[in-house]
Amino acid sequence: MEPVPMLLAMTYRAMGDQFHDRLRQIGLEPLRPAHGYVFRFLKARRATTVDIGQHLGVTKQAAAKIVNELDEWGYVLREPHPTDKRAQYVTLTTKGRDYLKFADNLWSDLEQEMAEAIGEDTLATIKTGLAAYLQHVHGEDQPGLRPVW
Amino acid sequence: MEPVPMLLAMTYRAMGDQFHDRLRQIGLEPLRPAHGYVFRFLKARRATTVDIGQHLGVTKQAAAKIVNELDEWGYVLREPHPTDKRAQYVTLTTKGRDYLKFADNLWSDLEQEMAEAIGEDTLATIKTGLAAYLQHVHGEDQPGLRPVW
DNA sequence: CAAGGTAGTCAACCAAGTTGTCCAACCATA
DNA sequence: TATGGTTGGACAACTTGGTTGACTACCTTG
Repeated sequence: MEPVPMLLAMTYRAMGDQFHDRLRQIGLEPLRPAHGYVFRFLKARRATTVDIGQHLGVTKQAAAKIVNELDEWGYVLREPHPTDKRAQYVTLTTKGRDYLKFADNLWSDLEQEMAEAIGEDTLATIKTGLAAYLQHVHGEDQPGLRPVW
Repeated sequence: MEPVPMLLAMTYRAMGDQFHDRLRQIGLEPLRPAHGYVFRFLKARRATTVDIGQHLGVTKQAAAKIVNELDEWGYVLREPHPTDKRAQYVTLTTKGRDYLKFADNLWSDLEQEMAEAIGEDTLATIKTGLAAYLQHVHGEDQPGLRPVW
């Protein structure tokens, strides 16, 4: 049996490819994974570019590029930080929230198909197992999302 | 709970970081993941640069770069293909096999620690579950290893 | 044996990061 | 409250690790 990281990488790739293909089939412009992760991150909290960079596991400059793109494309906008005049909160526009909602549906479709393929309980074990491992290794501050290739 | 791909990406990153850190601690030069995957691939079969590219999920030119590096560093060598004068088999040197053996030990240490953290049966379920999903989606020809970021 | 496909290489290019530098604003503290 | 260290954001130069395209030599098949 292959080592765990290879299984993780291949599964990640396989799911991502499927997601991407279906987005294109539908005609929605397929952003990169990082963009989607930013949406999901912003949905749950107010965040600055620095926060986003940390969450993705890249430098703040790299995060700034992504935020700029999302801004140009109309998915996010920047608003002044209430107390810190240097900082800006990045927030989702309606377009951004709509995209996220659509992507969420697509993801849960894919996850449902995965459940049918390998069993609902197996999928549940995978999710809780991985989450527990992450908790064990990193505690509260989760690792960056970006896979090191 | 986070969607599956995020869990996969974070766990991949977390394990890879640990692996990398320990390699450095020991003083062994830490190659990139792709190099290790090439070793593992070559251990099981004779392969050309094109085969390797396909396995990694990159173009043959990108694979050629990696093979060149491994050649320069003494981990692999090229030998003529017995029947096809264009092609070359890439094969592991002793240095390459030694590195792989060492890495394998380190990986099984990490996997053992994972088993202790989340339970041996949970880990086993994760491995067989992911493998089953890959089988279900791709059949025999597995997807490339490279995570699309 | 002609026509199309394939392995490997060279070269130009590109995307997505990085490091380094800077400024304005923040914050702790003595 | 002055001050020295830190932080958010931006700009620029550079590096990395890929891509596409073109070409040759060789293979394969009708």
